Amino acid sequence: MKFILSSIFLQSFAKFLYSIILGVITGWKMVNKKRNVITLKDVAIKVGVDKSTVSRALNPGTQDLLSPEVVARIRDVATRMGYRKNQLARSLRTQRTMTVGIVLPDITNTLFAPIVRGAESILEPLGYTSMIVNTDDDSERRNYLIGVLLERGVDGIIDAAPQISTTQFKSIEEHGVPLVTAIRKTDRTSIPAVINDDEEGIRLLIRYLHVRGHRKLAHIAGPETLSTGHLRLNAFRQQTSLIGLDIPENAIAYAMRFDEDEGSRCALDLLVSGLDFTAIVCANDRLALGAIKALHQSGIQCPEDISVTGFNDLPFLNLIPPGLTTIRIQQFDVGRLSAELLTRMMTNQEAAIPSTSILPVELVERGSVSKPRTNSF
Amino acid sequence: MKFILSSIFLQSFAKFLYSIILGVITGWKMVNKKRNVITLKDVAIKVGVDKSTVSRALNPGTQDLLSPEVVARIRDVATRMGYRKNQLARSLRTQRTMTVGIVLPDITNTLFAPIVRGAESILEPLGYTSMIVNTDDDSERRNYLIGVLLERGVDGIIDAAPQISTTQFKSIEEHGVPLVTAIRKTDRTSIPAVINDDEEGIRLLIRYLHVRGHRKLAHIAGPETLSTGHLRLNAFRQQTSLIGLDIPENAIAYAMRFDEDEGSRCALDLLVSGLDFTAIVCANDRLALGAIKALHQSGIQCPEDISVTGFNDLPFLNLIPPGLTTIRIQQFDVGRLSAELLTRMMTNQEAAIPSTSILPVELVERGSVSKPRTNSF
DNA sequence: CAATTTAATGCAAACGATTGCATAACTAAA
DNA sequence: TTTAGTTATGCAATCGTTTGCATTAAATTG
Repeated sequence: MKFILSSIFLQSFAKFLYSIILGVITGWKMVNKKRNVITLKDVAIKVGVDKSTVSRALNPGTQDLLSPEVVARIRDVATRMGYRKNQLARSLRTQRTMTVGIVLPDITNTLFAPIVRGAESILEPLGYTSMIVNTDDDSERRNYLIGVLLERGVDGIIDAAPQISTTQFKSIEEHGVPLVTAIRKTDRTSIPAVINDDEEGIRLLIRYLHVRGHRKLAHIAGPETLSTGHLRLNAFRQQTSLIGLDIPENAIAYAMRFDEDEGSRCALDLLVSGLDFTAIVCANDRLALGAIKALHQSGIQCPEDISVTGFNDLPFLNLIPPGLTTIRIQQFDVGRLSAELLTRMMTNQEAAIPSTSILPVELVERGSVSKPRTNSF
Repeated sequence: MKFILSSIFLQSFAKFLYSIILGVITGWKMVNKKRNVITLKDVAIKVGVDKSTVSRALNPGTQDLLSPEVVARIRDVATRMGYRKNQLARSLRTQRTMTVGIVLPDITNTLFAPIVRGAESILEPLGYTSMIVNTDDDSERRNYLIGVLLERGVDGIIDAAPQISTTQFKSIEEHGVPLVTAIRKTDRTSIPAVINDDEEGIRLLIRYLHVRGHRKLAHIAGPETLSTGHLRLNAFRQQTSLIGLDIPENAIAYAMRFDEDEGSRCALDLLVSGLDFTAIVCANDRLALGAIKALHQSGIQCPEDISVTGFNDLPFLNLIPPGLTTIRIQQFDVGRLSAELLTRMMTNQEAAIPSTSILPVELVERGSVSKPRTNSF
């Protein structure tokens, strides 16, 4: 399937080395050897006023303390000199960095990028800048990175990578930094969480399968340490029992990670268990993709032989056959709402914040579900 | 295709509102009303030394100025008190923020996330933190965001969103901040660029098509303002003429953006132009996906009727039929190398840096290319 | 043992902004 | 004309570090 023109590869690699070694060497001459940045003082001297006056002139909140002419003159000179405020110095003095930390498990996962965008849609207009860090779902890395954020004095943190049970929030609380979790939640109700309606999503899927005649369901569960894995599994158990389906324990396979390989492994586990089932409800899309792949490789067709459902509705999913029937979540809105709550917390310590905000989900019907075969294989 | 259980949607939306309005209200009580952070001074008083001594004890570079016992005692007390350095104050004094700015056109585009990861693989171990901003390929936003980065005193910038011809680097130069462009380059040789071998990629594709009998090629070109669009178009022209193919002007369609919609639009343009062609070389994968979709909708099959190629090898592409034949680039390595060059520039002003570093590419063969029909339709 | 070097620490001045308070000039009221 | 009240600006402290220099005590040398 994958084909590499290796000689050409080598050739171009040599070219690469060549470009590194002999490439046009430029010193990237600094325009100013010694950083030549303009400070308030420079502007003040030029204008002939005190730097405090310049500061006041440049800050919208204080400029009306000054006479309009002075403000105008200062602003003029400042822009002419190319003055830029030093946000560091300002932050040190004001004790606000106008920075929020965003903690992700993995920036390359298409699920999380829109959360960032959603958050920034709120934060940027307010003058906040975000610092994004990747935990790789490793709690040691997580601790380290949260330390980094705290040292840099972030005004708040949006955490899209928390584990359910966690002692990792102590340092954040000590610093008194507002915190919101996004997409996932923790077992602490004192930490506001913005999540999707995992329960409702699973309910929709199970009902959808049930209506089409499926009675024997299996589940590939996500990591128990993540609320998404945990809640969806619980919902699966609850909803199936609610409509009177019997789910034996070995109809549930537990993935260690939310990825394709684990999806494949779990699907195979279900197959070899000898269990009889007509559909697999997967805790997310990537598990589902892996499962479908494993089924195919075992000579089982989806949806003809077994139906499969996902969760999240990743981009491009509609282009991948058979077209995964899944739950669409509102990643952007999760980010947006998280940021809204966070800004309220940052600006008003007394603000009343919902401990959990649940965003609605919708079912997306594609080709990975059909009626079950009358006699299962 | 897309099916929404709307009543259930409404129901869950109501639930959402409910959770917002009536959700368990928690004040997210701050543990410390007034931020209660420990400073050097606090530690110094506790230990009974000067704060400068504490500073020296805590900094690896200066701790050997002190007697080992004092260092040990200070470190002990500091950790016991939960001291965390204030990176802001430190940066203000040292004139280094240990922060680099990463400028992306769009964080949600899967092409760019790995660049960030690659860069961080170098930067993080060195103690740098990155600030990621999205320009949306809008040069006004770009200017604004670069201003933000400069105000925050980044030590260097990796720019993965430059346009070819640009006057936008003046402010960066004025501040004397090192800059590297990644994945794209500019027309200034004084700005080091790390790019993929666009030319070689197009050469590989054209050769590949030519060997399989294609003689009538069309091209969907990317935006001329981006080096990737520009270089690939040039390479297309050059390579086709090199092997003696005649390419009429209307065999080239110009996309305004690198997205699916523009791919579709351009493909339709090519179709209605009445031109005779057997394959479309697209400037990137997203254009190719759009093109294939448009062909299908026009009743033309890929690859049976027309072959299509892409560029970049986005993730999951292998799962999308017919399987796009494309060029694999090394996004992670682009990020990594950019960061390596940047750190050299940040630490050693005199370092010799290649003005352009070109990373090798490889052809990935999938199903979107076949032999041309003997009589084109 | 006096003289000189070395080692360990403290003092105080930065870094570049913001901001409470003091002061000067000016206006308005008495 | 004096007094009180504004208005516009300057002065100086502060945020939490780092770091050049001064100082003291200890160690080394002749």
